[in-house]
Amino acid sequence: MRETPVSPPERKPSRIQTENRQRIRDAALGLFATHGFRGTTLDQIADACGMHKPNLIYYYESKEAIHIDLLNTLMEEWLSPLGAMDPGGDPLEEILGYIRRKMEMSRLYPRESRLFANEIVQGAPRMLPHLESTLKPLFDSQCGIIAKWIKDGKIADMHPAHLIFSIWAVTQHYADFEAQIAVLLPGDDKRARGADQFVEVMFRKVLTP
Amino acid sequence: MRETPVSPPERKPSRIQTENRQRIRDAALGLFATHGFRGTTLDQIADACGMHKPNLIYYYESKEAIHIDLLNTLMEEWLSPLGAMDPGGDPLEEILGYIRRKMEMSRLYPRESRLFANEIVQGAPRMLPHLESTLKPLFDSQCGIIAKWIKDGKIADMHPAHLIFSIWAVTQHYADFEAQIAVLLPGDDKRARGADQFVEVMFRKVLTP
DNA sequence: CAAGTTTTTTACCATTTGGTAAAGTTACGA
DNA sequence: TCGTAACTTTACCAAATGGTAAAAAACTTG
Repeated sequence: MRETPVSPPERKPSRIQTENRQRIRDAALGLFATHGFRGTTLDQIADACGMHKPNLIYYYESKEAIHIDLLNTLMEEWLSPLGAMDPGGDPLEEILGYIRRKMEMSRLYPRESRLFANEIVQGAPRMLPHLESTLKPLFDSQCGIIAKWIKDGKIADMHPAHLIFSIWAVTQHYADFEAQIAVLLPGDDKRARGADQFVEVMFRKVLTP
Repeated sequence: MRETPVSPPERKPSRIQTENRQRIRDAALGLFATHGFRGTTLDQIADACGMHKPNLIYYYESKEAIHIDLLNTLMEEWLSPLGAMDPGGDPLEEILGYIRRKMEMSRLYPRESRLFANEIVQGAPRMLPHLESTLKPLFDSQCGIIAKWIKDGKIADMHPAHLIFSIWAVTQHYADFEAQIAVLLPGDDKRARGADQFVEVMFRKVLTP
């Protein structure tokens, strides 16, 4: 007899616990990203990380708990580049730097991008509060920075929020719609390079006053 | 006793058949778009269109058949604006016209956009062949038109495929990520107008030689 | 190395879900 | 208006799935 090692007055997790939770998250990330929450079964996750189903429930109290943990972890890493835009830096370079980092993330962490996409497309059932409380303030603050750059005539005049939307749209598209892009642009050698270059030139034109 | 009215040597569908299939598709579209294929149950669809579960199976041989029918219907309508770009027209206006039509579709048919997004994010399990056979040739042909416009110096030099990707990304983002946008830009009165204007200006800059 | 604790495994279970059987009801053409 | 074909409803079912119980195994620590 034992209790799940989750719950309030926690002792610090053991090595095994840390390791196995990580294995579970890693397996679940790929599956949730590809098949969605409902489309993924506990058995699939168990298979993918070489554990048995009840073992998952030993580490996470439910399938939903795994999903929520992934979304929370994701949120921070995913947004950190946005916060890294420095109001004191060179406007054009700050924004282009942000765009480059987003392109890189799209390439390095497509699973994360798709997990996020799945969640939002489906109306953000588990993330709406988090969007309100975490993303919104950061978003508003960075829009403010951009607005100031515009007022100072450093970049072209435009609606800062829509600028950010368009950056998200274009950069994440390469991860989220990869299946389609792979069909339409089969030679995958220079695909990333071509994308990077296109996006760079595109936003340079958009931003230049 | 009877057979499902689907199957090869079909007679033309009755009025009731046409009507009820439409009701089913309409209900299923919203549900599949929001919850994904696996996340939607036949009971939900039945509820949503005021029918009983076995009645759905009378009109469609399986849940998957409904999904496939939706995707097929969608594919045509969804791509028709791309094909409407006229090689004889004014390059800038043809492309901007395409973009306007895509923005309008994002606003009028967000369910369709999300259904498509769900399918592609999940690796296009039921649509890959269709992408190859239908989308690819059209895409290549329209890329060719754009390439010619570029060679003739009518629009700025860029990779036509990536241009189209960026158009898809930006326009569909407004439908697919609506949940997020609603949080970040709460005043929904002028949202559509602001988006249209931003996108128009953005691509005008990108395209102008 | 013994005792206790953590982790894993096996055997289940209740519910949900896609789908079927077949009887009942309605629409419709002759 | 009557008979037949089209359609709807009720009652099911087997498989899949999220999760539990509890014994077995492995690990830790005094």
